[in-house]
Amino acid sequence: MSCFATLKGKGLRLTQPRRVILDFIHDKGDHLTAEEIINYVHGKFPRVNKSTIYRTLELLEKNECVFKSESMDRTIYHHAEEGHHHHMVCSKCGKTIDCEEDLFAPVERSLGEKYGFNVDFKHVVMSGLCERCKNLTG
Amino acid sequence: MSCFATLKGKGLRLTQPRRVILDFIHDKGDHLTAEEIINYVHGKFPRVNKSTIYRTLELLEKNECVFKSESMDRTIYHHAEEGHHHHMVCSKCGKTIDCEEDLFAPVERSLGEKYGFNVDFKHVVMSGLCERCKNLTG
DNA sequence: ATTCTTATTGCACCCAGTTGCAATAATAGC
DNA sequence: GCTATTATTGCAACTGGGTGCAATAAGAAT
Ligand SMILES: [Mn+2]
Ligand SMILES: [Mn+2]
Ligand SMILES: [Zn+2]
Ligand SMILES: [Zn+2]
Repeated sequence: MSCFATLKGKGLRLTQPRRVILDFIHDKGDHLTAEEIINYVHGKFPRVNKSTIYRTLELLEKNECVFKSESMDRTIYHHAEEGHHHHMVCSKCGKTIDCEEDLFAPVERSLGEKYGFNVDFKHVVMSGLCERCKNLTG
Repeated sequence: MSCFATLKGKGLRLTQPRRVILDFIHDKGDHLTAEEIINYVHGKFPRVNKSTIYRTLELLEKNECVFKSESMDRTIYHHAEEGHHHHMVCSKCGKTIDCEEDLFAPVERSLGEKYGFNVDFKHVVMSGLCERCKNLTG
């Protein structure tokens, strides 16, 4: 993981909260919510303030060490090693499925052509029904 | 506007806050933020609590009298008469452009085919650069 | 190891939006 | 028009997330 080096290289300090949070997101190698991150950090270092955690996540995102995906009802954090992709979250069972980055290319193209509008879809979180839940519900 | 009749028909009461809010959204015939709605209502009836306003908006949405479009950084309310559509908001100048409902049909189709996932895109708010701002920025 | 500089943190407070509950007001029946 | 019923409201307290500022600690220099 080159994140520590990235931060150092920009003159940013390697503080305890930053180490803990970055290690956690890296080792988990999966989707994490802010709540899960806060609980984990507080489990180890109860005195770390939530504002520090949010500021750290923001800084890690700005420096592309983690990616942040937000929708109306959930925000997901990822280690950058896992690359760019979108998410489908099942509104019944909560299951999350990743999908490829260029999914929205046709939409981007048609908005550009029709309206001259330049949208970049990054880390989109979509909600809907997964195959299992769709069949169960009828 | 049949909204009052819709509510009555479901045994819901036509209270003063509901009348005021619904009239405002209907007459404006445009995008409104929660903040604008709260300010308007408070201008006329300062004693109406914000929780009442949010509960009213939720109720109007549930009964399909108004549509709600939410993205990470803004929530827009619409009278239902204006129909279903999506929005592009320019992140530089703030301009909002409406676009047709079936824009995401290709995405819906490919997610269904590849993953069996059933996403319904409704009232999506996308941010990006409008034509003018794109050209100015270079 | 101590000192210095200043990036980072904790704290206290703010904000939009939500919730439980007791007070109030809309409506149905008289 | 009055009364009773109960849907709706105001209030107060809470939530997740964010901010300004004084206190602290990381790291550079000695
Ligand atoms: Mn993912
Ligand atoms: Mn619109
Ligand atoms: Zn499911
Ligand atoms: Zn613009």
